[in-house]
Amino acid sequence: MNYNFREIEAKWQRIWREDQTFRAAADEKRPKYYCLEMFPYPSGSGLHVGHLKNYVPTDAFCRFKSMQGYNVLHPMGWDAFGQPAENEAIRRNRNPRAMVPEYAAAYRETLVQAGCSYDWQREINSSLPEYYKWTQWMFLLLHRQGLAYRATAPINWCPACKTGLANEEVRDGRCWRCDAPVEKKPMPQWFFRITAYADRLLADLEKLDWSEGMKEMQRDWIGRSEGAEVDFAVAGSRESIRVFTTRPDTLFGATFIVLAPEHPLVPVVTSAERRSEVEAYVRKAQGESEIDRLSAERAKTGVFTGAGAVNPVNGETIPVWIADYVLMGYGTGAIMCVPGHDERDFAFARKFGLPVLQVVSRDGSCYDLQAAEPAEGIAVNSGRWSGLPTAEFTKAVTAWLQEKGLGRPTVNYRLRDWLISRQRYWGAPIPIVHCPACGEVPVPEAQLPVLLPDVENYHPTGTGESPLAAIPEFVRTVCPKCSGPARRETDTMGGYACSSWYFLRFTDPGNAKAFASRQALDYWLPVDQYTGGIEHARSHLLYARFWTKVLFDEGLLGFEEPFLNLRNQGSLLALTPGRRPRAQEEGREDEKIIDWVVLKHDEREKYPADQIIWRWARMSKSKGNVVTPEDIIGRFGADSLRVYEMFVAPFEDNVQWSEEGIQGSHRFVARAWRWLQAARPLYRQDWRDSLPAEFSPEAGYAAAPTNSIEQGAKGGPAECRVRRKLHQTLQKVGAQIESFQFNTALAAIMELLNAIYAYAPLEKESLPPASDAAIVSELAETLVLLLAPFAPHLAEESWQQLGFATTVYRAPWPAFNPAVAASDSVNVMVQVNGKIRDKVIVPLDCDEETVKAEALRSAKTRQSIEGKQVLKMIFVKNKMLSIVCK
RNA sequence: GCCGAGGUGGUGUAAUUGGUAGACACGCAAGCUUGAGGUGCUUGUGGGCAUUUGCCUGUAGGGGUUCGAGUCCCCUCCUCGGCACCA
Repeated sequence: MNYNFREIEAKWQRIWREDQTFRAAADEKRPKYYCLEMFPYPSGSGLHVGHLKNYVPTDAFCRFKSMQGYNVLHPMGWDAFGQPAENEAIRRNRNPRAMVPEYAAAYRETLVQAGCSYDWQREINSSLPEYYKWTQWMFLLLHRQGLAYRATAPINWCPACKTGLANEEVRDGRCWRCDAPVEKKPMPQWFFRITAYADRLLADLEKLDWSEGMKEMQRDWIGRSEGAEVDFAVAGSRESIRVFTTRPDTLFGATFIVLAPEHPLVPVVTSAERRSEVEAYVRKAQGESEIDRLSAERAKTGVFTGAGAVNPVNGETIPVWIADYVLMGYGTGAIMCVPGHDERDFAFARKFGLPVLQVVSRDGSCYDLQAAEPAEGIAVNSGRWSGLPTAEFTKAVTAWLQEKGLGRPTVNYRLRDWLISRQRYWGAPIPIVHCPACGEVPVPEAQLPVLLPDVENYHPTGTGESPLAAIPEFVRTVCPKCSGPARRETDTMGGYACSSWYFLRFTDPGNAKAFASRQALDYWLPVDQYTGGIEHARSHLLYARFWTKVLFDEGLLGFEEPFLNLRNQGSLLALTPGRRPRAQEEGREDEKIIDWVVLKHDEREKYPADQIIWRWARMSKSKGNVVTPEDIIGRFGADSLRVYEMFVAPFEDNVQWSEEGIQGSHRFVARAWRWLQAARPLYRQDWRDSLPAEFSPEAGYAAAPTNSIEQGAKGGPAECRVRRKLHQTLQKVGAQIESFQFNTALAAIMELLNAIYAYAPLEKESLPPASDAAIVSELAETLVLLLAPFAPHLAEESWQQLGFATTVYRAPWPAFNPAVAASDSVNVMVQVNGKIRDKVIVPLDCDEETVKAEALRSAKTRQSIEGKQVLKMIFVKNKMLSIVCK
């Protein structure tokens, strides 16, 4: 009777492991279902209850799919290469090579304890040679396709992590891992040409069943804009400045040109007398951090180059300036400025006394512009195009420019190429050899993997070189082409390279001949259900889509989008101690710390308690606010924790973690257990054959006399009511798990359990003697099946107790019987002039005349319409009778 | 500023196509049981008035459509997430 969850949970975790219950193997007889969670990177010392906010519901979903008859692939692995793991190793003064397996083991242990049904035979670790061999192989594939290239460019440099970062790894001008302000540093680096796929990455979003917010984030990041390139001849020179504009209709209003400080034409066009000032400005701009440079609402700065440029539409010469608000990386790095119709240009013109000209009008007339008017309208002051609406003008002038060879329509993307080089130790070495004679030579496939050497010092050097550069045995090699002496590339790949294809490897993790066999890929992929944090909206999800498309183009995959369906779990928030920032920390542009700083571990003890400010913050090891599952599991059991994590809020929502509610979930689980124990003596597996006829709809119970109006339609005998509730619950729960509404699915099961207790309450740990064995059997058996996705240990133990020899996850998810689930009577509301005054209980699908008659017989209804004239009645079957009167 | 998601009891939250607002839990209160380290059961619990039946009011605020609005439309306010000098 006692609910000994410790014993039960340990027992089933052992059986699942020994029997390999969740092992997935290709099986043509069953439809496959690939359900995947984003694999975690090992940082901090373990998984916390926040991680389980994703893993537990997704696990319930997998168990449900398995009961539905799907051949479920549910794998887990470790995103073990990259900065998070390496930073953690440095912090703990451990070698990542030794640390990562320990962390992985601890993570695995926690997931096992939480009762998650992974196929551990397929566990992968991206930092092992058998895995990163194929990461390197894919690099070479990209290289062969011209999609991996080396270039010297100003990159995002994190001075704290001492490495380059991709744009996607920079948040608010800060490093994604350590929050240090990012600098610009020109360096030779490896890039992946993701921009070549910008249009497809954008267009194929339409095919995906992702949240609108998620798709919008990707659209924003790709940032497509249509416009035109226009060439402005530099006065007195053969050079011309190419600008990109989305508003070629405002060409007549261009009163100056601005180049980005890094623009190659700057030194060329600058006049001798302006040179020193221009050079000083360029130097200053280079030294500025991304944060400074990108902070909005910042006063405009810039200098005049002394040059002039000729506007192709009217032949007028306008001055050429440089300013840091123009970015070299976007468009052509040069803009034509139309202060009349662009706010930034307006601010710049005001500051430097440049002319403002109106060329677009709301109504076709000219008026004084008090501010920039960026809206579309009717062209004015635009020569022969005056009077045209914006859209037409844009078309006409673009065509004219193209004809004259002065411009052309263009599409621009905000997306930049993906910087993959890291000057760090803990990553997959880039498989390239630099040969003085042959240049850049890819390592032949047969020589893969290029092993990451085991070293003493793996710390970043800070010189801009990878620690690998300091290992002569690694660097010195021979050229695969000419066999002459050569040196290896010493940069490693950023962690996102590993996570861009891991979902492929899970289908065939042991394959030594290919990243996965085509057969396995074709059978399992694409991923049917993907879950993970929204923080990967731009980075990982964009990269993985890009690699998939590359592999598809190469003919290696039969699909173009890896994750058809994506759901983002909400986070758990924990009450976190913080403090007001100190004087030297104030005034920073970063809003996140403007009035609150998380107290560091060592500060927490010393800080005066009355000055601590508590706030809800996302659980993370770095904030020191995590709750570990082991503790909760020890006190309440894994099944209770699972139920709580799913019941507390919708999957997608953030939740403020509190332990108050877990008691309620535990109460529910234990209550189910107690009833099932009491039901055992009555249980018989052949209950279907012995179900009393009067309790089944086939025997016509729906027409029983209790159903009539006269009887007040209590809904039939108790047996019928509890069966109805059971089958209604089945219908609800199935649909709700399918749509990831675990919280309401659990609420429905709780309702059912309440109904079961009302039908057969426990008396001294047993059921009432008069209980019908067949009904009790149906209730017990079905309850176990309903609970199986949520409380798996309890379900397996109960299933075994009922006499079943095989796992409950091979049992079919119970089908609901619509005839049993159907209500025999309904409440029909009686509304008088829009207010509910009464209700009548009538048989299901009762016709209008009967309901009317029934309603008018009721004293309450008659009282409400007394002395009034009934104008009309509106009848909605099974729902409402609305009486309008005066 | 732009884009996206939201705003419902003391709390977490629930309400197919507009049709009984607050299911299910937490908390709280009372009672019974148990026994006394988070036990179980029953009842009550949006607000106000009346307390036997009842009446009024209520889903951020304001307007609208409708027999009927948490749900649809318009405006305002607020919260969260993302983007932001992108030409």
